[in-house]
Amino acid sequence: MRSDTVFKQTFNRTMDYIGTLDTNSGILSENLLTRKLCASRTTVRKVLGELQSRKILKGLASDRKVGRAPKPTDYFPDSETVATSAQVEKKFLEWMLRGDRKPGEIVNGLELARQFGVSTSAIREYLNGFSRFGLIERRPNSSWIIRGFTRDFALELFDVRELFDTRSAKAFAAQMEDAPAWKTLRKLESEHRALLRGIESRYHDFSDLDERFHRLLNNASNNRFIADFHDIISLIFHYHYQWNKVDEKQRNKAAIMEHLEFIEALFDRDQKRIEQACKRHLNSARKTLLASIKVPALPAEEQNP
Amino acid sequence: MRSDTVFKQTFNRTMDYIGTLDTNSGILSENLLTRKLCASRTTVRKVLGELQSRKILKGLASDRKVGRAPKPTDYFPDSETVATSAQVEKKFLEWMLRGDRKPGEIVNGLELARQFGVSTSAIREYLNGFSRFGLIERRPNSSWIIRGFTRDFALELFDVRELFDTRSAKAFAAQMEDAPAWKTLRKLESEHRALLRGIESRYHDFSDLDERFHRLLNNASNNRFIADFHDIISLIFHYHYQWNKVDEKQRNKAAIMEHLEFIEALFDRDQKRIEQACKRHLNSARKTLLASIKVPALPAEEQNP
DNA sequence: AACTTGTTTTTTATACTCAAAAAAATGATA
DNA sequence: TATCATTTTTTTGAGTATAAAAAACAAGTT
Repeated sequence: MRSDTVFKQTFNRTMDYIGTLDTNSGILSENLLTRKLCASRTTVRKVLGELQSRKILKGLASDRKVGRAPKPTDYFPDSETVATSAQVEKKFLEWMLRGDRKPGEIVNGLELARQFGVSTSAIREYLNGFSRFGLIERRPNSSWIIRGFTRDFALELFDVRELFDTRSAKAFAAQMEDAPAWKTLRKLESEHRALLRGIESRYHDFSDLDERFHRLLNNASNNRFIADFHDIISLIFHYHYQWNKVDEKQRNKAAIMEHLEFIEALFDRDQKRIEQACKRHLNSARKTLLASIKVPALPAEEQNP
Repeated sequence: MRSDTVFKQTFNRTMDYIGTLDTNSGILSENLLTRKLCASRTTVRKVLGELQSRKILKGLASDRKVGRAPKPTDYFPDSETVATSAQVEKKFLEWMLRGDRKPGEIVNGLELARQFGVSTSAIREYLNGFSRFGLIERRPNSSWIIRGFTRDFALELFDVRELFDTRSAKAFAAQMEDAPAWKTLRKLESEHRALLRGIESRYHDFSDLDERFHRLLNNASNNRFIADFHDIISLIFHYHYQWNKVDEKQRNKAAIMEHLEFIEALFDRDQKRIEQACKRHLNSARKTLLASIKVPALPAEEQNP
C-alpha cells in the first residue's frame, strides 16, 4: 500500500503554520494552503479534517479559526514522515560507503530488504537509480555487483569534475554584469568570510557552503548533464565527509581560502586566474578524498602468483 | 510472472548449435553448454529436457546424441524471445523520439502500459532508468514530465560531448606505441576507406562504424562517466538517425572524410590537428542533428502577448 | 468576476505480495 | 574430477490495495 508520509508531513507543516497564529484567528483558504504546503487539495483537506477533529481548528469550514495551539505531542514522529525511498537511500549509502565493500562483491537484494526492513521492490528501485553513480553495476538476469568506492572511482570522478568545473567557471565569468548570479556570489563570499572568522566552532558548516558554491557555478553552464553530475558529486561528498572527520577543521579552513581566491578571480573575470584557482581547489579536494580511501588488499588470486 | 525469454532464446541458440552436428553424434556436456550459451545450468537443463521430449536429442542424459536435425518450425518465434525490457525500450523510444512529444507534456504510465502491452511496473522501471538521458524528468510524488528532444537538449548534449571527446582524443594519442588500440584504429581506418569506395550502395553502414570509432576513442579515457555518457549519445544517434534519412548518403560521406582526417591526426599524435579535426567533426554532427529538430511552435500563452 | 468550499469521480503513483523463471549451491555418482 | 540430479536462493514481472493528485462542477461569498 502506498504510504501516507505525504499526509503526515503536510500535517506537521500545517501545524507549524498554525503555531505562528493566535487562537481564534482565521487561517488561509484551502487553495492558498495548497500552494503554501506544496500538496494537493485532497491532501490539504484531509489534513484540515484531522486538525478539526483534534480541536486544533474549529468553526465552520467556510470560516475556520484556530482552536488551540498545537502541542509537541500532536506532531507525527519524524520516523513516520520520511518516504521509504529516503530511508532506503540513507541506509544503503551507509552500507555501501561505510561498510567497507569490496569490488566484485555481489549485492543480495533480499538480504538488504530484510536488513533495512523494506520490501525487495524498494531495494530494486533504489539500486536501479543508484547505478548511475557508477558504484554498482547490473548483470542482465543476474544480481548487482559492486564496483566499489575505490581509488579509480575517485580519480574518474575528479577527471570529469575538472572538465565540468573549469567549463562552468568560464561560463560564469562570461555572464552579463547584471546577472542575478553575481549577487548570489557576493552573498556567498561574505558567508565564507563570516565562517572563516568563526571557524573554530562552526567549521562543520562548510560542507553546506561548499555545495551551494559549486552548484551556483555549475548552474552557469546551464546544462542538464553537468547538473546531473553535480548531484553525484554532492551525494558522494555529503556522505563521505559526514563520516570522515580527520583534520576536518584544518581541511575546511584551507578550502575556504581556496574558495575565496576562486571567487575573487571570478569577480575580476580573469580567465587565467580563474582556471588556476579552480585547478588548485580541485587538486586539494582530490587529495583529501584519496587520502580517505583505503588502499584495498590485493585479491587472493593475485597475492599468490 | 517472470518471462521465460531466456529459456526460449537459449533453446533457439542450442538448436543453432545442434544444426551444425550430424545425427547420432554426441554433444557438449551440460557445463560446457552452460559456458557456450551464457546461461545458467538450470536453464540449459530445461532446454535439453525439451529437446529430448521433441526427439531432437536422444539417449541417456550421460550420453546424449543428436536425434534429428532441428526444423525451422522447432524454433520459438523471435517475438517470444525478446525480453520485456527490450520491448519497452524500443516502443518507448519510438513513442518518445518519433511521436512529436511536446515539452511539458505529462507521461501517463498506465496509458503507456496499455499501449505497449506490458505491466506498469515495467514502464516505471524503464522510465526510472531513462531519466538519466535527460529527456524526461520526475516530479516527486507526481508524474513524469517530458523535457523533450529539443534544440536545447541537442546543444547541451554536444557541449558535454565536445569536452569528453576532446579529452578522449588527447588520451588516445598519449597511449603507448604498443597499445592494442592502435591496431584497432588501423583496422577501423581501412574499414572507413572500404566504405568510402562502396559508398553508393553501403552508406547505411556508416552509423555502426561511427559508433565503434567513437567508442574506441572514449575507451582511451578509461572513465566510467565518459563511457556512460557515450551510451546516451549512441542511443540518441542510433534511434534518431534511423528515422532521419534526408541527405543520408551525402552526410555520411562527409563524416567519413572527417573521421579519416581525425584518424590521421591521431596517428601523427599531433595535438593541434587532433583538436581541430575533433572540433570540425563535432560541429558538422551538431549541425546535422540540429537541422533535424523541428523548431517548436511557441506555447499558446506566448503567442498572444 | 474571482474567489471560496463541498462533493464526487477519475486517474495515477507507490509499496507491497506472490508465483514462476533463472541462478547458484549442494549432493550423488561413476 | 567431471558429470548429472536435486534443492535452495534470488531475481523478476505482474498484480493489487490504497494514498495522493487532479479534475470537474455546483453553489455560496466577497
